[in-house]
Amino acid sequence: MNPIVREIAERAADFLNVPAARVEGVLAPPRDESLGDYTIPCFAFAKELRRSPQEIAAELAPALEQLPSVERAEAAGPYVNLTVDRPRLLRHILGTVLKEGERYGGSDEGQGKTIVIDYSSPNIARPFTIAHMRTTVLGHSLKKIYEHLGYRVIGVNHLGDWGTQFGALIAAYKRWGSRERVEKDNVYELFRLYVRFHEEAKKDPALEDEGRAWFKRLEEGDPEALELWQWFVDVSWRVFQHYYEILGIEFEEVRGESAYRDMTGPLIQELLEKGIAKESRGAVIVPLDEEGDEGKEEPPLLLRKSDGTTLYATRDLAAAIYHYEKYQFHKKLYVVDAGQSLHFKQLFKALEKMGYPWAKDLVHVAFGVVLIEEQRMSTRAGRVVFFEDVLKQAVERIRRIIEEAEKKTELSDEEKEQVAQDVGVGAIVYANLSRSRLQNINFRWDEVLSFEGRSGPYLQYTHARLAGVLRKYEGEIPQDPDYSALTQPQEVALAKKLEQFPARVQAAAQEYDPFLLSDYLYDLALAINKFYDSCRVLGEPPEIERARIALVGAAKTVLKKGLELLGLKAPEKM
RNA sequence: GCGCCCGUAGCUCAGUGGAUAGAGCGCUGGCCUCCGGAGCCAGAGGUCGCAGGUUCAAAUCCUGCCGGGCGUACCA
Repeated sequence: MNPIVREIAERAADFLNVPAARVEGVLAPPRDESLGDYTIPCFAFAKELRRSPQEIAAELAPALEQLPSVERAEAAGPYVNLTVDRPRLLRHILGTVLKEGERYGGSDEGQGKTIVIDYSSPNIARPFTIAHMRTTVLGHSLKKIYEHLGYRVIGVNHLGDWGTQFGALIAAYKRWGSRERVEKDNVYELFRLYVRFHEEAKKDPALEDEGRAWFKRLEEGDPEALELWQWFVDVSWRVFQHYYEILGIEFEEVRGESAYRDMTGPLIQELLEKGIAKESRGAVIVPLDEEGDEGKEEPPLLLRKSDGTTLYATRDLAAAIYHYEKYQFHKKLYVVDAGQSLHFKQLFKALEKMGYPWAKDLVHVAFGVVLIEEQRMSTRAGRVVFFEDVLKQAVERIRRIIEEAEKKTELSDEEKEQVAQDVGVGAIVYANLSRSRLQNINFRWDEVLSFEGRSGPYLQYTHARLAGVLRKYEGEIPQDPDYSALTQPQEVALAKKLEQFPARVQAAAQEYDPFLLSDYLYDLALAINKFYDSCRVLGEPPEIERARIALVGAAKTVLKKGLELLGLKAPEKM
């Protein structure tokens, strides 16, 4: 912790005769930075001291002003506003950032602990849509964040490659498919077959039975069914891999639902024998009702359908057990949309009933869905936006912006292409992280393609500006300049913003929400741009220039790290 | 019916107990012979869904209601 804050808290605690942690708990930045650096609201101490908050503040202020690192302490009604020794504060903050560099904001709290994150997990035979982006981007960022905190993170891509839908797909392919068209149009062709299947099934319900029959054959190991299925998987995976490459995402484990298909039979058997599962209406279920809560019965977890085939809940159960046995995880996170809360509630409860103590370490990291024109995306209704199309448009638009600014950017053609890609991806990624995770996102082209204001490109641009200054400075970044040269409010404000980074990384991890970090990063970029606009760096008197270079260096380090944790590239030029 | 989520500026969203509720977009008006204008500054714009309650203090906590979304046994 900041030593100045500690001194203040200790002195105040001493004076008020309360624990220092109590003071630290209320000590905060004031409403307006012109009031000072910190404020102590005295309401919390009024009751036990039997004094009004105003009286307490009036007495506390002079006591705190005696501290050498406190420049000014003023009682303002019930608040004590503190202005501290700025050079010392700046030396502490910037010194820490410059010393720790890439490690700033990290910790070793995760030493020896493993976190398994199940994310992205797309369904085979469907194109990547913007709806898939949310889980992909959230999961990837969480992974980066936990790694920064010292955890070993296993990113799991639990591909949706098993289930009734593949019976339907095989049935559709057998009726209308062609090898050439699938080779040529990959997932898009598979998707067309799938859509057609459901259209025709409306007219001819017998088709559904045909699909179910194929899935049964698949589960029973029928060679023809398996061969077709494997081919669909391969075709799809090649496409997905291409997107993951563009997004800079790698998984430690790619293991679809199909990998658990041999585990489900014995698992169901075991659960039946132990009396945890039972047969009901021809299916096998795990009842989840609590004793005696009549009237609000919990729906059971369905393990096996009456036709003998399994469900994804069955495979999820097997996967959880498999992952615990393999990794002894500290936590396993499922980054899956909020519509599936009930499924996970059931899943976790079933595992608890089975007696696994680690069931409490399973977390459903729920998020709001992506809507189009206020409606849920429907692949069947054709109300869908493909990731590929969004990416193309974003990259194209950025290319044009780069061309317009050509004289300034000094980029080679290759660099331009790379930057267009990195910034295009950045725009899409940031758009997915710019709301707290439970908010639905209404997809709008003008929003994703807006690169001004609160956006990925704005953050990246800010970083490139700082990089430009350091590039032109040419010298080494001074590690311990005279910080009393930094007297502008924008300089102090920026430094204080940098100090918040570690806490924001922590908060994002704790709440499983990278938004907390992306929100902070925007504020940081804003502080940087305000500073940049009001304080020239290069060519200023040496003392000022050196101190400002240190500030720029520290700011760039934090912004870059933050972008990385969100899954965005931080180009040096753009 | 029950469960979960959401309701804050024209639009999209922050803010989960502390001072005068903040951003972005849009709108109006400014700012480089100077490190990158994808920028910065200023302005207009709000009965925080409604009604009670708790508290020295409520957008924030509690209760009820209204509006919207999702889920609720053989899809994933």
